[in-house]
Amino acid sequence: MVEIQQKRARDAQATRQALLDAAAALFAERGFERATVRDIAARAGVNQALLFRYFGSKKALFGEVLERNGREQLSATAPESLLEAALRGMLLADDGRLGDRSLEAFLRSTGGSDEVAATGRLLGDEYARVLATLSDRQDSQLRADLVLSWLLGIGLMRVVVGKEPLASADPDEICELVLGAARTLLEGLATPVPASGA
Amino acid sequence: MVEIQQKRARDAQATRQALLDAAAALFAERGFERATVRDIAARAGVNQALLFRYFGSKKALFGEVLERNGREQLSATAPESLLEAALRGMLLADDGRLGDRSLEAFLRSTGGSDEVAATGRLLGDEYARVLATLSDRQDSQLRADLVLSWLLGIGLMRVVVGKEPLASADPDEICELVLGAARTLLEGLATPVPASGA
DNA sequence: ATTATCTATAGATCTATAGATAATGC
DNA sequence: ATTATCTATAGATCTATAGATAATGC
Repeated sequence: MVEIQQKRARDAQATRQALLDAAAALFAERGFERATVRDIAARAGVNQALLFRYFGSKKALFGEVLERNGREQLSATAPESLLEAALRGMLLADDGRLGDRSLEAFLRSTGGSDEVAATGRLLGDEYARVLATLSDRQDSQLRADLVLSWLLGIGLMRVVVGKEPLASADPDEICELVLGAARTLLEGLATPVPASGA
Repeated sequence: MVEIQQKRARDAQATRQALLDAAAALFAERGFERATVRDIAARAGVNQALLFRYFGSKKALFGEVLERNGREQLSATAPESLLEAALRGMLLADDGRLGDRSLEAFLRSTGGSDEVAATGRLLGDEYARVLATLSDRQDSQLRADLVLSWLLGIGLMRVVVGKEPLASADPDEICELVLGAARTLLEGLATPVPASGA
């Protein structure tokens, strides 16, 4: 990551940023628990005590990482494109993709404390709110939650678990299957009132 | 938990079973990392050292729990009913449901070590294999993976994260939306070759 | 005598803090 | 003089093991 470690100038702002970047990468790679503060500081090239000086605690740092990265993707993407953008971002997470890895960080951290789960819930709320605008059904929020669940489930199976054949499947093929079904679900054509009793 | 703690007889088999039961419950409630061996042994009403005597390590115990519970549901359910059974089991996980909590345990443990993820992959493979038999499309395995992903994503959002409105939604309503779309996806009617370009 | 169970503790982490050090700003 | 950075360590876990104790089987 940091190739030529210049003797860093005394710059609190830059140190803070370096910690945020290192934390974003490590949380995505290992999740909250397994990314230790020492590893994060080492990758940022700063002393471990500075993490606490600038962020107070590891949990607070996690919160800032998720908030920053999540909002970035959300504000940079039109609602109609969000699902495909988030899905494709997730499907390419293995590669050296530098984009939004906040969903990945979230997925790898779900086992953590309630506080960590709460942070993730905030991120999920923002995604779901945008997705819900794509549906004009009465239960649009529930449908949006279900679509978001699918997105995260796919990320979990493909990126975290490495389930085959999903993990090696062509992103385009996955997108075709998922986006079609998700759009149908949001637009409300998916429930043809099945004749076979409930 | 343990109301009337009978002075347990010296019974290796019963002790082993008590540890398995306690571990299944605690792994589902807290995930692999946060369920400590001391807590598991305490809930089982046995000494913590016995866990290592009978299972060797915490990871091995986790593996046995997932394998035992997962196979139970799989062998007790007809393929056509598996998706609905697993989904309903997940949707009722909050309540005092005593059924299969292995998926929940898995969801709360994904942040853990690679070894834990590998154990989960085995469980996922078995579910997906059954689901794939419901589709006769050429890419049935991929479609099965996507359906399984959805199932786990819904569990993640509802049970682990507590995302609203999904967390409080009526199981029947969720089943109607999900099972319809999932069946369509498996049976291959979901990709009407959308006219609007890829 | 065998073996299930328990006591005590080694050994390895990890987060967080108190206080020393050293680089910049006035 | 201020403040960014570093050293050293407190304090809290947690898994796992070695060896003692005590209940059953012959």
